[in-house]
Amino acid sequence: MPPSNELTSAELRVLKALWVVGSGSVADVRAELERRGHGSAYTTVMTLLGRLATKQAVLVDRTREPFLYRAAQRRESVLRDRLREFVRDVFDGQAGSLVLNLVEDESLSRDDLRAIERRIAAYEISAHEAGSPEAAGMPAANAPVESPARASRARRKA
Amino acid sequence: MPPSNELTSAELRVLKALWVVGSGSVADVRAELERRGHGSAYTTVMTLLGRLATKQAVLVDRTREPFLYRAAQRRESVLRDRLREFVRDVFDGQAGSLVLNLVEDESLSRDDLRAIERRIAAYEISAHEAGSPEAAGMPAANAPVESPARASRARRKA
DNA sequence: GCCAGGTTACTACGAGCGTAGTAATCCTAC
DNA sequence: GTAGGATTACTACGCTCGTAGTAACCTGGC
Repeated sequence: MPPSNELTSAELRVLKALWVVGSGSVADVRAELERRGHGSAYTTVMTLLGRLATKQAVLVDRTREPFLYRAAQRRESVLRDRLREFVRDVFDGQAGSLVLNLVEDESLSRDDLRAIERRIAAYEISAHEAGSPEAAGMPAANAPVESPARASRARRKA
Repeated sequence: MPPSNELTSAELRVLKALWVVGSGSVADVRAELERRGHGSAYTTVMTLLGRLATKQAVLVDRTREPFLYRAAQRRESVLRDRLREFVRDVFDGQAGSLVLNLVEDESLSRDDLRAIERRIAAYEISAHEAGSPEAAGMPAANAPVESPARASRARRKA
């Protein structure tokens, strides 16, 4: 399993700090963690970074000293994987049910709701043009949000 | 912390089976687990049920033998807690970003999208008027449980 | 030259997890 | 009434996690 390793919550915290830092030493990451209220001992951060490296979630540049760490994947990609996993494990793949939960739970701001509406509208239009629900190879590749959207991955319609 | 204990994935699997079973013995739960491709040894299931009991996630009726287990909380409630935790830990509380991810990832079927639209509309209306924080009835548009529930099996006696 | 401080490598350790075996007990069918 | 299967209680064990200590190692400043 190349990059398929699962991250623990402590590891994810470190990785998040690393995304902010971009590329940095243990001390850099540690400082960022501290900034966000998750200070740990220097060695703890290093252990976590080391474990992340074995899991191929971060890359280490050992040519310089102090070593430079940086995330192996983009934040969006990792979060999406976690999300998929969560939907599968907890919601039995029923992503719709998950979203409904969020709406009911008022976890979504009015802006969130409006953004979602827009996104759904955009998706439905693109699907409309494709006609039959089958054979539509074209993924809703329009309306960029905050992420580069690069969406053309395997389709898995429920 | 009364029911605030976190459930591991193995525990959640067992709990899910128990929700389907409703109320049943170790053997019942085990049978349901097997049905959904997650067979384990009898004692493993019992250990998990025991741990769930200590975590107050399931209740045990010891007046009968075999003991009868049943979930202490409704499925919706537990899933919602997990979801909250996930949104906080992984998406830094940005539920909207999470949903956008799902839409982009095409995890949502057309029916899902329509149900979400309806739900958003309903929410916005209700939020506009009196604003009763409680949602209406109707647990979820798409029933996540695929098996016919009612499990009263395995009782080759009595 | 050499010492201090930052850096890395190795090791540790208690808690929880996932999985399950064994021992004792109890009920039921012969 | 007794053997056998079901059921429960107790125990185990290797693994990962979270957190960190210690020892060795460089490197720059004096």
